[in-house]
Amino acid sequence: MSATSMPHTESPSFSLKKSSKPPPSSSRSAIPWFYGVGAQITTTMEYSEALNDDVDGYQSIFKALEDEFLEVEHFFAQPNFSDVIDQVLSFDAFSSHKCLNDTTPADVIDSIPEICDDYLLDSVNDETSTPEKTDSTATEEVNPLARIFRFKTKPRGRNVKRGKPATYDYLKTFWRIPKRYGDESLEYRSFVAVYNDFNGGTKTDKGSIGRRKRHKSWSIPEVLKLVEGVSQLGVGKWTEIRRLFFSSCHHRSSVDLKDKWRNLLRASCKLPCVKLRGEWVQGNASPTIPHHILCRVRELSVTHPYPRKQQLKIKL
DNA sequence: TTTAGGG
DNA sequence: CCCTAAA
Repeated sequence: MSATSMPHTESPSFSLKKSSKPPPSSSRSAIPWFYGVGAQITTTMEYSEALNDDVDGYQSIFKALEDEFLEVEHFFAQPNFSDVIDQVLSFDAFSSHKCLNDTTPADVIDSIPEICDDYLLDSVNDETSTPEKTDSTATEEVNPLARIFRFKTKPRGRNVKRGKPATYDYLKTFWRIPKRYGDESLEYRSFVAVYNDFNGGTKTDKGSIGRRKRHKSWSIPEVLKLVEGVSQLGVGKWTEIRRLFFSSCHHRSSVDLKDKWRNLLRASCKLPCVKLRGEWVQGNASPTIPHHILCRVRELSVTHPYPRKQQLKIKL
C-alpha cells in the first residue's frame, strides 16, 4: 500500500485545533473526550509513523475520518478546505475515485469516509496485530480510536479472508478489548460509547458492534438516477445499475438501490388523484418524491415488472 | 457474491 | 437500514 503519488511539497497542515467546542448537533455523544478527537488522531498518526507507514497518506485519511467525527460542516469551515481535498484525492487510495469531477464538493466529502474505511482496514490488517506491550507503562499507546477505525466498517473485497462470510459477526471477531481493561473501566465504557455513537447507533450493543451506518436520505437526483437505471437495465440488475449510475455515490450499495426501489414502488401505489392549480397534490408527507417521478416509477413497474415472489413452495 | 424479501 | 435464505 504505497502512496508514492503523495506530493510532499508543502502539504497543508491538517491540524484542526478542534478546540473543545462541541458540534452543533446535540445528538452527539456526551462522552467527555469525544471532542478531543484531534489529539487522539495525532496519537494514531504517530503510531502509524512508528510502523513505518506513509505518514502523509495517513494524515489525509485521518483528516477525513476526523471530519466524519466532526461533521461535514466543520470540515467546510476549514480555510484550507480545497487543499485538503486535493491532498486526499491525490492519495493512491483514491485513485479509483478520480471520477469525482462532475460531483459537488459535498459529494466528494461524502465519499471520503467510505473510502477511508476500506483503506484503513487494510492497513490495520497488515499490521501485526495490536501491539502487545504487556508492561503497564504503555498506557499512552492505547488509543481507542485506533480500534474504532479498524472496526467502523464491515469487511469487504480484499479486506476479508476467502471462505469467511463477510458479515458483521465475522468482523466482530477482530474486536478485542485489552485485557487490562475491566468492563467497568472508563476506557472501556468510553470506547464503547464513542464507538456506538460513531456508528450512529444507539444500538444497545448485544454483542453486536458497529451496526447501522449513518442514515443518508435519498436526494432527488439520486432517485432520478435510480429510475433511469431501472428504465434502462430493468429491475433486479442492481449491481449493474450501481456501477453505471452510482459510481460516484460510494454510500449507496446495490442493496440500497433495491430497497429504495421497493420504497418507490410503494409510494407510487399511493399516488394522489387530486390536482390543484395544475399541480398534483402530494400525499402530505414530508420531503416526498415529486409526483411526476412517482408516475414514472409506476410506468416502470409495469414495463419492468418486479420479479414476483418465488412460486409458493408447497408444504407437504 | 448478488438478489429478493422479511424485519 | 439490517439480516439472511437462496441462487
